[in-house]
Amino acid sequence: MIVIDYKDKRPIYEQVIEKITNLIVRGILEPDTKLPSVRNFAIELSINPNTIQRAYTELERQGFIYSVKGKGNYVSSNIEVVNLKKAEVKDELKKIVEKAKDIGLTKEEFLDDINQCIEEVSLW
Amino acid sequence: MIVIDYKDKRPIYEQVIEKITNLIVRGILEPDTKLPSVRNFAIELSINPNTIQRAYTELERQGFIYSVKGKGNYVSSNIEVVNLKKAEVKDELKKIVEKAKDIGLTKEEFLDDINQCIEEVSLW
Amino acid sequence: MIVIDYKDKRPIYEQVIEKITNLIVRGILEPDTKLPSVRNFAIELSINPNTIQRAYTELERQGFIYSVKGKGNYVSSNIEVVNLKKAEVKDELKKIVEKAKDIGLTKEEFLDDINQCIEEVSLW
Amino acid sequence: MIVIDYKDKRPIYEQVIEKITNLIVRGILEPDTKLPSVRNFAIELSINPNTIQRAYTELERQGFIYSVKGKGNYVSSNIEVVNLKKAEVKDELKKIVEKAKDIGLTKEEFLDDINQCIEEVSLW
DNA sequence: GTGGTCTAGACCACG
DNA sequence: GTGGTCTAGACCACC
Repeated sequence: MIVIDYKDKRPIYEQVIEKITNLIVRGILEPDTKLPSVRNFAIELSINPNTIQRAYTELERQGFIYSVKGKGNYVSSNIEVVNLKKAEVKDELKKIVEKAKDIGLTKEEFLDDINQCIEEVSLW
Repeated sequence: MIVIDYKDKRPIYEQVIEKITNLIVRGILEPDTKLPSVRNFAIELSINPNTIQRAYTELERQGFIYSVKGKGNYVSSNIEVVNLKKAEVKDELKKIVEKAKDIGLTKEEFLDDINQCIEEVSLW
Repeated sequence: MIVIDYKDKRPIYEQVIEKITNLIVRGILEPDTKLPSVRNFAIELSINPNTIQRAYTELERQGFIYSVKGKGNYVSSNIEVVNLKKAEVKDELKKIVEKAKDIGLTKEEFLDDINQCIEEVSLW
Repeated sequence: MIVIDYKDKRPIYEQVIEKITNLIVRGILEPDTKLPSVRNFAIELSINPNTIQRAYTELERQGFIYSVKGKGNYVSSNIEVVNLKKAEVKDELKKIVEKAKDIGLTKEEFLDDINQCIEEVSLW
């Protein structure tokens, strides 16, 4: 289902979160699909169950999945979640734009910063 | 020196903070300039001295001003403070760019969002 | 049957969902009533059929309607659905009450907030 | 500093979060105060360092504290944080009020639910 | 069986 | 020394 990159310097649980998020927002994992159980997924990826648990907990907190005790973890209906997240991004963006203005950055400097950030992000 | 906008829904002390920050980072208030005393400033703006005190306390915590007991509040030498703030903005920007990528926004959509935010910000 | 408010800043499909939900929980649309077909409803409201489809899909996921392939969409027998939703509301309410307590809000402040919210909600 | 109640059925890390949050919002822990180190605090409470770590991580996510690698965890300037949280509560409240209206709850039923929730919350 | 919590002990990067 | 991550193994509640 997913592959861990041990050359990646980020923590494993972050990689797991990112990859599952991707599968969900791209619609590859459809709403109400059951995710692998904490234990099985850990065995499959040869990592500790706690690491998967951590990833699942965070994904639930973000609203991408929901968990049912004694049953498993499931993909949320993502129409709302993705829209919510998009609104969130825009909201945060607005705040940062205001802050940038406040501390005296010019529009040009700000756009330079953004372009630099975009370049640093891999695979976009 | 500054004007309070009572139509603004934010608390007054936040407005005071924002406006003084602006004056400082734009260099209008030069380092070591004495700010109005809490009492006088409050009278001038027709607000409660506690509100000014709160703003000054926060500005000191953020490093924009420093206070000398028995004398008053003074503008910090702001070069390093501003650089710190710029780094902060860039850091937050990087996080948001990653988030935007993760939830499936395309570069174009993201840049659209940014342009929209910039347009919404008055006087930049 | 329903009217779209183009001054409303929310997406159209959300408005459609809200309004149909209302008609169902108020009993105006009785169980097993057939809803307008996606195509006709779209024409009636002068919007894109995809928008209606999206609303119907979400309403089905929430349990308010069910679809029969080749026939159409029908109102669910709603007693259990509504009870489920009521339990959901109470659950969320409990969480927010705890949060309010945790951040140091007094009972009085909290109840003030609630009354303010209720007043802001139109037509209740 | 704080005491764990083993009769409490909630997880330990939640108790720690709640108690520290309380100390912060009540102003007993002032901004920039250093919290006990993960290890020392764990020894003091006779629990596992991971449990403290979890509490600190969550408190940082919520904005109540900030951590500096290699140095320690510190209380955030809480003026903004608490105001932010209060706004959050009100925002969530508004959403839930709308939802309650949508599913056909009357004002009276809703207020009953709230009073019930408030009663269930201990020590408020 | 499942998720969720907790303990014990280890390693890393940072300062 | 500090926080942060990860592993191993255990126990509980729920279904």
